[in-house]
Amino acid sequence: MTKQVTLRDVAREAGVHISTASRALNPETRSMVNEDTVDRVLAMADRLGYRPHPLAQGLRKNRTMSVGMVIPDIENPLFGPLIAGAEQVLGGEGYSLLITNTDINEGQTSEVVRALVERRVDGMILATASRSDDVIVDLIESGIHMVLVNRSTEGVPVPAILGDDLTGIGLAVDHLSSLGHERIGHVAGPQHLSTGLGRHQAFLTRMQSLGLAVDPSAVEESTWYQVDPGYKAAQILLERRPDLTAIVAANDLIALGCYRAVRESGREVGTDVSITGYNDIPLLDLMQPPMTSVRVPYRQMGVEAANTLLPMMTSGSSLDRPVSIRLTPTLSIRESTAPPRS
Amino acid sequence: MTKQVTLRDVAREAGVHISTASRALNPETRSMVNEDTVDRVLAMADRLGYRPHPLAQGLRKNRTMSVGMVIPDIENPLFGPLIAGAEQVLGGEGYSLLITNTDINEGQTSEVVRALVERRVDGMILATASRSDDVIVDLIESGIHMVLVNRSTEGVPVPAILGDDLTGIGLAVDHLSSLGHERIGHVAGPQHLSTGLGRHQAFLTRMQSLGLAVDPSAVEESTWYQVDPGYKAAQILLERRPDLTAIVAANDLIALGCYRAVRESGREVGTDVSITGYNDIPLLDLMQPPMTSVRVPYRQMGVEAANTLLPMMTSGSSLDRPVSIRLTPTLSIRESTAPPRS
DNA sequence: ACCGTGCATGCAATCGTTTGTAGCAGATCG
DNA sequence: CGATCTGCTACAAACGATTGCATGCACGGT
Repeated sequence: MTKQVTLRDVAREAGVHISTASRALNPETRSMVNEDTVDRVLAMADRLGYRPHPLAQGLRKNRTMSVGMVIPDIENPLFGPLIAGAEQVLGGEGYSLLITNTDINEGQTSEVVRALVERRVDGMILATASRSDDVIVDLIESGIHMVLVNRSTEGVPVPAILGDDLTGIGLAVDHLSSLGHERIGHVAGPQHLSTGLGRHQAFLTRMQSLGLAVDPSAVEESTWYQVDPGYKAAQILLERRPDLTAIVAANDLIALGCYRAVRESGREVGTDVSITGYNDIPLLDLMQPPMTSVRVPYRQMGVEAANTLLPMMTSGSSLDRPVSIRLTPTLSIRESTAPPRS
Repeated sequence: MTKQVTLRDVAREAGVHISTASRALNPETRSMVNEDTVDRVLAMADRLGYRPHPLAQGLRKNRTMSVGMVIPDIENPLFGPLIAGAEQVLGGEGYSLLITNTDINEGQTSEVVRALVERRVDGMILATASRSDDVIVDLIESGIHMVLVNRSTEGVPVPAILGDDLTGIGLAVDHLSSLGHERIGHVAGPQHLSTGLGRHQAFLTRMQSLGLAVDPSAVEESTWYQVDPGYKAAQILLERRPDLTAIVAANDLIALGCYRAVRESGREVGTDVSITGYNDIPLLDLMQPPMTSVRVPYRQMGVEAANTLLPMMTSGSSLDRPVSIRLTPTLSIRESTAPPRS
């Protein structure tokens, strides 16, 4: 461990006072210092390989240059691009990302968040928001700068970067409708999450505007965004409504559960029953049949979240009404959707 | 932003000197302080909701309680469990994980690592090691505590937590052999990575010990651990050796590339040509056909990495010859492997 | 009465920066 | 020529904690 080069060392070697060295090094205050002196200090700092100590800096300036990111389930492939996008932007601005995973355990969120607050992160990106979320309310009171991604909470003044589920589900329903489907069902996500509810409502809305039947019996809720719960919900749905020719699933994993349920009912995905997923996670093109899915630009979502958070952390104001962004999804059409067998 | 409660406040309210409060709060030094005083301080700290300022603490104790983790490609599902495992253990000990992603760009690694070093992380977990890796050599000189995961570097005294590729590939080859396959090929991973080389050698070794032919023509290297490069390598391999009845792929994505190449050659995966993957990433059981793959306990790998790193960071010694751990894989048998069509 | 002993606490330096203020030149002006 | 200004630099006080050392006190033994 080579000895640390401190500002003191630079100042001593350059023959100036430590405070002068500090000002010379900082572009903001550099103008207060004589040019020659600046050059001397800069040269010496470079020669010694001086790096400011982030802890000392943070202590003095009351900023840690780190932001916390809370992920509900890091094993879900959806979050990779989200993290990568945020990290790219924040890293470029000198921030580090503290990533924490709550392992789906929603109760754990408050502990994890508290740990981040104690670390004095300058801001937070939350991907764990539920529609009514105490943790977020607490966080608002504590005045921490934060941005929600992917999911939102109702009635709180916090910016959120979301996918446009209305459009996304619309794309899926329109696609199925244009293929000739009329009896379309929906396996919904958890209704306590904004995505679950939003996609559900979007489904109803779009069906209605197309003049298609929207009997409540055509919708079943999956308890979680995973394959097994999706499978169980699809089983129930298919038993109740064997006449359905297509299913819009609230996410890809649920859709994969639907695949299984359809097969078990003795039918084929695509030819007998069309299925659409949501998120377009990797490898869907390699499933059998390749899955039609709504593609959400998650990497961009991470980027936008970071770009929204940055000015909040530096200007500190953030009071000018929070701006929420909805990213437009597209449809990746593959072979899990086809005209209904007439 | 409610005003910060500092040690000063606690001390003042408890009617003791700040240093006494400090000692009372710290279990290590608590014995120096009168029991009654300890109680008073603790009660007051609790009442005020005092939390030590990590930056101040870190500055003084020269520790940041943070660990850097460098991931080559965070979108690869393999790293989710790895991160989750490490975070679980480190978080429990009060450390935060700073995760950075090099986006496969190997050149970016040194910048990313330098950023972590400047942040004064207490230790690092590297998942980006190549067989000959300058970054790691530099890091050793700087005396940073670190652990390699998944991949290793040759001839450096750094602990590494790896999968046992010899056993893993052995399981795959044995399985194929026991099904009756004799003409088995290998689509290798990049040979500049320890995993690529290791699995390649393991393949040759196991084939030989089973008395099976190991002509170099039965091996083709994929330039990277992804579907497309795997597909291209498999194409070449199958064209050169159309007689192969089975392929051992160096990882799952490469194996999926093999799926495609096999199909394009007009044959069926499983029935005509058996394929094994490596890592057993999620959703493989839903591929068509479901893929036989070697399962590596990545979550445990993250846990072990953290457990190895922790004592290094606290005792600081770490000179007692680095211990490397190899985790034993298992085989998930599915339908991409079957007896050869005779 | 004196001194050593030991416990509990206070004092002050320190970690590496940043930043408000004071000081000290030389230049400018009335 | 003295007063004011300007441009640069140095001083010192923070930020919030930890920790070696000194101090104060009560107590027991002689």
